[in-house]
Amino acid sequence: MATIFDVAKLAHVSKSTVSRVVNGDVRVKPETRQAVEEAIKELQYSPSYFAKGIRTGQTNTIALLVPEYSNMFYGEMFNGVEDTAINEGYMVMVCNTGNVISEKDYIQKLMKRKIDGMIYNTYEVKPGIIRYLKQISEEIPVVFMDEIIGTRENVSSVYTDGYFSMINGVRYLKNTGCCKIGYIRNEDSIQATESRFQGFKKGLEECGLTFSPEFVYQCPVEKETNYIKAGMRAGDYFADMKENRPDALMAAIDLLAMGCVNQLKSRGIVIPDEISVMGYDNISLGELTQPPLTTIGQPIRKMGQIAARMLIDQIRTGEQEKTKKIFEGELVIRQTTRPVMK
Amino acid sequence: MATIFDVAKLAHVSKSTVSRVVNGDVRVKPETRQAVEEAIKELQYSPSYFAKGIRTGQTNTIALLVPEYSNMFYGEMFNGVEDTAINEGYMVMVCNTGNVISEKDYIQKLMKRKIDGMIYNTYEVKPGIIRYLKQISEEIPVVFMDEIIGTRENVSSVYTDGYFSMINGVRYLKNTGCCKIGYIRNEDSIQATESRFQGFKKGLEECGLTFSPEFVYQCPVEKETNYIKAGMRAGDYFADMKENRPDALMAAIDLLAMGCVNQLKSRGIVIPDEISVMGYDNISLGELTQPPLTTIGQPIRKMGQIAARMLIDQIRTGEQEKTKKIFEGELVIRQTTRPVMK
DNA sequence: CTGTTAGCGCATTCAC
DNA sequence: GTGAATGCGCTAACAG
Repeated sequence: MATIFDVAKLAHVSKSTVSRVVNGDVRVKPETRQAVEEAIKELQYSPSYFAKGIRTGQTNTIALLVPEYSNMFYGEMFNGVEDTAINEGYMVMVCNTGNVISEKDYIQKLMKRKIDGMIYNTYEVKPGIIRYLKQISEEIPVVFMDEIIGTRENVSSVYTDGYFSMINGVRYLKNTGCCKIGYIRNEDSIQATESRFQGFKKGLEECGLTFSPEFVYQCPVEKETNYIKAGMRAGDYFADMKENRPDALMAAIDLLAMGCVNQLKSRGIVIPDEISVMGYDNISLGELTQPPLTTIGQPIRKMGQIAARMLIDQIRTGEQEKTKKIFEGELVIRQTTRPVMK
Repeated sequence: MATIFDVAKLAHVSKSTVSRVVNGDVRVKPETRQAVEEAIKELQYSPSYFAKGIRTGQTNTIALLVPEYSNMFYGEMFNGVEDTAINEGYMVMVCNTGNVISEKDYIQKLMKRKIDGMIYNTYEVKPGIIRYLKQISEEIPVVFMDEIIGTRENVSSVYTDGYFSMINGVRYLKNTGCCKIGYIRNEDSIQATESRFQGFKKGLEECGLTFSPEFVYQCPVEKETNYIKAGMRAGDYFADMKENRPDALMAAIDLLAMGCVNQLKSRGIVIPDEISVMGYDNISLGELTQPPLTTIGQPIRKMGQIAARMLIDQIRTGEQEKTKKIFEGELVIRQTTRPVMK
């Protein structure tokens, strides 16, 4: 591997000049620059990653921390992050927290590796970790992709507003003629989806519909939740209600909706004619179910792009100012809901 | 950040001794070692990632190259890779090839960053890239997770044997009493699933069943294939055969099987009583269809773990010898096939 | 505009 | 067993 010295020798200049050329310093005579560039090309020189790092302290690496990676949602998020990272000369280290090692241990490893910044996601907002992360963010920029943290804390964040998105969803169902709307609520321990439930209630209110507690199916807390199955149980719950049942259901997440649709169908209930169902998240599986699932989607790839953009900007400028970017869920209308009435 | 020098000063030893302690050199007097360790703890010293790298040339980072990351298959694969990587002190850089930049460009970036090894996946086997990767593997270990490359080339690889897996599948169908087994074959351009078809034919032979070309539905090449729809067309093809039709079908991939099941059902054919259907891949959607799909799955997380294990072993030992680890598909028996006959 | 010099933090001889 | 010295490849301050 050629070093800066080899290039200098070949171009008959000093190391400093080579360094200047490589780093785009203006104060280099065009002829000299060209000579150096030729030498670089000839020797296929590329600056040593380590030597550069030891001087600049930068790795041009960012980390994406996610919980439970076997989930297409995070795959798409990664794609978004990578989109902008690559274009800006960064690479991304994916970190599945809570799997083999704890979040804190992972973050410590990352800090030792001198990553330049971090995008943080979580399922469960733990105060200890938030405190730790805020402390970390004194050292390197951190962007939070989490509605709860983004709402509560003074941190840079990117998220979709579950509250308003749900209100829109309710409004849509109302427009399709539904007026007895039920809800499949996530486990109590998952706070991330709580704002959706609040939005649901607010939506009913705004539409002049009444909220009935018995129209809410609450998923029990489980060790390892199978959301599909949980959704199926919800389906049974509502199917058992016979004629007093809702004419539409909203679910905290798509998988719950999908399990529910499945079970309602096998109980002989026609979707969407008898019951409309709307999910939340727009996982790609939703297009493939029968009927394809109407849902509220987060523009997750775009969110990943923006998060990376924010992060890299902060890395480059050293700006400490916290910024937030809040998205709205997009209604993805497929066939588990009826057409809008005239 | 404390440096090795600070530790040396506090422990009243030289930098060399600290270095020895940190790197587990035996030739250190126990008392000295303890003093150093205390100093390290007190100063929260951790060796500089860069300085260490500049001397050792190692980053303790591996890369996982995948095509199209928004796919749970690769998410699970990542989890497997990460499982062992983290335990061995490595971190993993995820690289979505063919998205923003080409495979070759990505690999070049990775080489500049001095990653210690690489796990390579692809959809499409391009000779140019294979050649390039074999050249790369002279410099750093590369493990291929691809059946075609693994079979054809002298490289380290981890993959599931589609050929034998299919033979097992045929055998299973035979045991459930099926003897006229048809096949839904993938587009001609997708080589990755070709070994499955070959295995299918071999399986028939081994079971003493006859292979009839008219029992093979061949998907036409399309610009953007909708596999569900393609499977539905296959369903029509077989339904049209009336009483001469197969009593079982195997499909190159789950989506084809699912589309087919769907269409057969709507043509009034009872699954699995009249026709059994078996998929391949075990995508999670398979549990959700009606009836849930019997299929052959790849133990993808375990494959990821093994691939990382092989890679890290090669990094550590410097062993150039190529090793292969071939898995067999796991029969996931659900309800599109009949029970085994006594 | 360009060259000289001095470290960055560490591992690794080579002495002792 | 331990310490002093050297250099990995680079950037940045300084001098010209």
